[in-house]
Amino acid sequence: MSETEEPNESLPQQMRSFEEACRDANLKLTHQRLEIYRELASATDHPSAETLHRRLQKAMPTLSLDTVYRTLATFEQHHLIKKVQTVDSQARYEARMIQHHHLICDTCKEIMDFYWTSFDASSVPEDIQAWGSIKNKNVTLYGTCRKCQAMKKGGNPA
Amino acid sequence: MSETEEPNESLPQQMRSFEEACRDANLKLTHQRLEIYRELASATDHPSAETLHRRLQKAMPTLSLDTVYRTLATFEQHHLIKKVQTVDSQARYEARMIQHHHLICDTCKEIMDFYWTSFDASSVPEDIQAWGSIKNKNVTLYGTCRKCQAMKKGGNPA
DNA sequence: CTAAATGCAAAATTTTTGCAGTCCC
DNA sequence: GGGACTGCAAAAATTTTGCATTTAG
Repeated sequence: MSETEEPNESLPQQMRSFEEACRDANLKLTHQRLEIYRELASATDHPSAETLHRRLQKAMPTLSLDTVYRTLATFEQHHLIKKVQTVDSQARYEARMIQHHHLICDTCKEIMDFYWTSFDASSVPEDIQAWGSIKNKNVTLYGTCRKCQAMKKGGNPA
Repeated sequence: MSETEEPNESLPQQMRSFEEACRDANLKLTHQRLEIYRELASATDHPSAETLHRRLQKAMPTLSLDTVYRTLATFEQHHLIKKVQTVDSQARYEARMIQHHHLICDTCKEIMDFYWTSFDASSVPEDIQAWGSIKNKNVTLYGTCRKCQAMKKGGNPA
């Protein structure tokens, strides 16, 4: 396996793990929670609370935005999802809990996941040990994706 | 020089570069801009607009919060400062424009800068080239700083 | 002098909270 | 049935904007 290959878990599998984790944490399995989690786990674009709400409203017209906010906060407290670090005004989320890194396009702002096992296995500079104990190491790469590069060069200036 | 040693630029030096950059960008050198920049450049804690405003108000009682917001946005557009990626609700800023990385304490939430020249010199996995062109690579390390470790163990539970 | 920048107040955006009713276990 | 959860509405927190006045160049 290449060091950037994606370790896969199917959505049904992930839903089962989620339900189990909720039971362990004494979180009730409501329709809203299941659908919010399913929507987030299916998304690849690290959506905000508002984006999730907009997507879910088609199927669940009575779902309220504050429930989405409250639910995401609950999930995050129980380490079922993560808030993604961004410079955006709206907070963005991901359900992928395995070690991975982010690739951000400076033009379309899309956030992509990627894997880098040799970095994960490497150790940080010695001096850092003096600061404290490190639990996690994450890389963010910034650049311009192929699509946006093409757009700029010849193409279709929006 | 160790690979995590800090390259230094004195504050007066940094102020001169800033003033020159403002002139080049046709930004007027107002008292507010100079003081906001000086405060941010002196800070090591990646302050938010509100924090900067609070600190500056002692010396400049009439400085308004919206001027701080507007000024930081202007500086950022001209690449004189950077917004720091966080999961906080308030946006945070730094005046340090040279390549560096961040160390975040999961307890006190402090953000520290550090340097890692061997990482900076290394190349990213080949597969990434297919995504587009990379302009910047940043590492964020999460963990618990010595101070907070000590607090938890025996010490002085706040 | 003039365009740009500031301060004030008001609005917009994003997120949180109190409470009454509903639903999972 | 009872405590947890949701939806509604209102509030809090953060950031942006319009406009009259001031200021740097």
